[in-house]
Amino acid sequence: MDEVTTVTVSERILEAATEEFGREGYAGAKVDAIARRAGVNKAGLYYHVGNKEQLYEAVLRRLFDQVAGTLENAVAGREDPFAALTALAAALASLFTRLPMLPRIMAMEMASGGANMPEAVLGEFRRIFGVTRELLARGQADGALRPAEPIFVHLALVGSLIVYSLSEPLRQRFARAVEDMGLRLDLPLTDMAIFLAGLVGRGLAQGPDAVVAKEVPRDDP
Amino acid sequence: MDEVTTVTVSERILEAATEEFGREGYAGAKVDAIARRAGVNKAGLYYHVGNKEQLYEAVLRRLFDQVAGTLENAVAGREDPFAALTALAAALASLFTRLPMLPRIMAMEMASGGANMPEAVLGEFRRIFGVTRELLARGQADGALRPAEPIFVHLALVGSLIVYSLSEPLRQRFARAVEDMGLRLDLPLTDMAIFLAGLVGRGLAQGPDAVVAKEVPRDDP
Amino acid sequence: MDEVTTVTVSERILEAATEEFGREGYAGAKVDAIARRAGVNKAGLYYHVGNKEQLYEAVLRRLFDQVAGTLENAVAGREDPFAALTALAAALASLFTRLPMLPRIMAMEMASGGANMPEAVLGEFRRIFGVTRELLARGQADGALRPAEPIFVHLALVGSLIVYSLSEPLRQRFARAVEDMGLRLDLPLTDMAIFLAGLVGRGLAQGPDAVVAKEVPRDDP
Amino acid sequence: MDEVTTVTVSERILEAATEEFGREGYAGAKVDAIARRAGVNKAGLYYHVGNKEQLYEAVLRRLFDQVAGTLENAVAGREDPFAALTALAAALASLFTRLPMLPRIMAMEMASGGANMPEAVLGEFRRIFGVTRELLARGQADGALRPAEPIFVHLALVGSLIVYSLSEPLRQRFARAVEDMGLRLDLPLTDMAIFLAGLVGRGLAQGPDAVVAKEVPRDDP
DNA sequence: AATGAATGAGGCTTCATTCAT
DNA sequence: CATGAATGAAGCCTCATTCAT
Repeated sequence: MDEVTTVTVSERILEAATEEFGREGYAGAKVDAIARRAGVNKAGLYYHVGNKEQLYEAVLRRLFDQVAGTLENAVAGREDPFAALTALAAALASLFTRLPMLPRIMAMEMASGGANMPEAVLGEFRRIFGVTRELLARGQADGALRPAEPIFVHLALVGSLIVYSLSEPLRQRFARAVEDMGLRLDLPLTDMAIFLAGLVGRGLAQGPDAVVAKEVPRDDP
Repeated sequence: MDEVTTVTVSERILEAATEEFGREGYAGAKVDAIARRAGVNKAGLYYHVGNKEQLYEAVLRRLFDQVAGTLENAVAGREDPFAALTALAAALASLFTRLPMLPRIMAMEMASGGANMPEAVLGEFRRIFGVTRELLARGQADGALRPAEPIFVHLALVGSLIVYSLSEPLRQRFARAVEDMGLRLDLPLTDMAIFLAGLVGRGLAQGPDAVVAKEVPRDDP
Repeated sequence: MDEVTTVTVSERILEAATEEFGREGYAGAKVDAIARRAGVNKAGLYYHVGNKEQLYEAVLRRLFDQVAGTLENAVAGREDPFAALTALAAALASLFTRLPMLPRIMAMEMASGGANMPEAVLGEFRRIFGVTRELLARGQADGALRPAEPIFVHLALVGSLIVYSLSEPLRQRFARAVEDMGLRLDLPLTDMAIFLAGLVGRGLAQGPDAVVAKEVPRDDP
Repeated sequence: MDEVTTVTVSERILEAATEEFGREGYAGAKVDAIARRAGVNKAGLYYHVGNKEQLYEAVLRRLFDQVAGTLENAVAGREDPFAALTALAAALASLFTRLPMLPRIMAMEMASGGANMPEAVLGEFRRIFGVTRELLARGQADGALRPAEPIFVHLALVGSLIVYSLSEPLRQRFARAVEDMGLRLDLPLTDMAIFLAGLVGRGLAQGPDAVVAKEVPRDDP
């Protein structure tokens, strides 16, 4: 019965830290607040997980481990690349909804150039990116999909969903500011996921080329 | 060489602040560092621009004003919606390249739920989003494009490009970690822009539906 | 010698703060100086008492609580209103001597219009003023005293003693500057208290009216 | 016509400084605020009156010069000591009403032990105190008044009126807090002056001693 | 004389981290 | 393991004063 409590302390701290780092960013997060949120004494926090940086690393590891597992699960066994794409997008949407701090932390981590990203997490990236890469490889082998850079496809999905998910508060404020324009800005994340899967699916499907611009226009210097 | 010095002090401060806020985030940015970077005494910074919050507001305003102007310019006069889409994506890529702090600040601003986003900047959003909205409306009126939620299209473009742009350092680190897999992770942002424009263009073009998944798969609970 | 150390840290801080606020006023007092005087690290001061404003509030509360208790004690059980008046004046004199910062803080607090006076201290005022009020009420019920506004009597005593007490350094300087006039300017506060009690006592005693001016002269506009 | 403006600048600055020093105290007063209030550039203020300390000295000199003149005027030609006392008290009340910053500055100056009081002002004190001293001397020579320490009488009047005048905001707050007790706390300063003149007059009038306490009670140690 | 723009010094407050118990 | 109490290092901001024009 003591093991439960012992395990729980570190778990509680990680949970609290995820919340605080997600809400305030690395620099803005306060160790005090994490300790309070976790119901732990500040010195106890150091005893259990070490300093702020180590704590952040642990948060990242835990988070990306969950992501990798979830995405691998989502596409597992789906032969049809279009179904797999949709499953992948939906799984991301579901993750971002269940773990609202995840997209925030991902965004901030990228904004900082991965300054605080520990080497250990790169392994999780390999698993995560692998899902998209294999999906595309299989589709191309099938002849169902045309060739495309996996990293483009991956980040188109992930980036769009991160930003759509994070922009919610701003979209709400913006909607109030432009009520006159009759816009729908509050559509659920899942709808965005379906839209994206459709976009990518149609965009990558083999078949006669749709009309696309041939030259890249130059913008003002 | 004196022309350089004629840049107004406030301009120099804003420039330095953009750099510092972009690099460190709002919480992590230090007023001291901004002052030093701008070659101004700390008190002088307050004399010219006010406190940290006002400084951040000014940075955002300046930035988003540039964005709105650039995007409006980019699509101006392009009748063909596909050409306009490509121009829009390319203009975004060009902006993110010329102003590397822009995507960072956008990402962090969204990650924080727009906590520091001043009301005044919402007006610039209207202009920015307006570009995509009108592009789509015109294309649909033409019969060239099928209906789609403008906010989805807009954030698919913007979100993908922000994240692709920001992920560069991480992609580099990741590439070194997975050299064995023979991946191209360092393709330029412009290529991503072209890819996205094509994806969206084909995805929204009128014509026989490509094969897409019909049901949304449920992921593990 | 260890007993001295057993004084609680908060006590030491309050003591030091009383000294510093009394000597320099609220605006002039420096948190650094208080911490140094209390032998505490500056951050420790915040840990124990909070910020400058809360510190000042605590000082006021502690001070006025002492005042109320002392004055209530001083008149307790004195039936004769004249004896009670004298006891009240003497108790005030004694307080101002024992706590030299008390009259200074009272004066500055009033000079600032009570800007920093917390609501919580008003309750102590009620007790303090109550002493004078009940003393007068009893005397009037006895027929020993003529009617008079309690607030006038109260502030005549308190105001005179505050100002006499505070003016000491100035009276000393002034005395040196006018040695030729043969003045006694250095009489002890207690004598002033006795004088005032006599003045008020004779002034309020029932009996044939002394000669007093009938009309209030008008001064130059 | 230029002289008028020149004179006025220094005058305006002194006026503004009196207001600011009275409202905020020496330490709390800001040179910026004085300059703004006077409609002068900050550097101009230094050009005209020197630094903060010199400015404060000038304010004190101007103020106490007015006080001395007014009080001398008020008692001039009044033979009857009781009438003179009343005139003195009324003149003080009038001064404190016309120059609300005067009692504030006096109180803060005394609270600081005259730390900022320039030697030059002591001469004004001699004139001011002289009014009370001569009034009493004449009354005692007449046989109308019994002997009394002039400094006691002087500070009883001045101290009571300063404190009554300054306590107004606190009395108002206090009155709201104790509405149930049916107290009059808002009586005008002039009434206090008349009350005090009567108190001192009856207290010092020759005649059979009223009943007063014989022994000074000791308060708790 | 007047003014916009510095600037050094210092004040208030917070925070990550450690220590003694 | 747990906790209250330090503590040094910074960070934000203000202010009196001066200088160049």
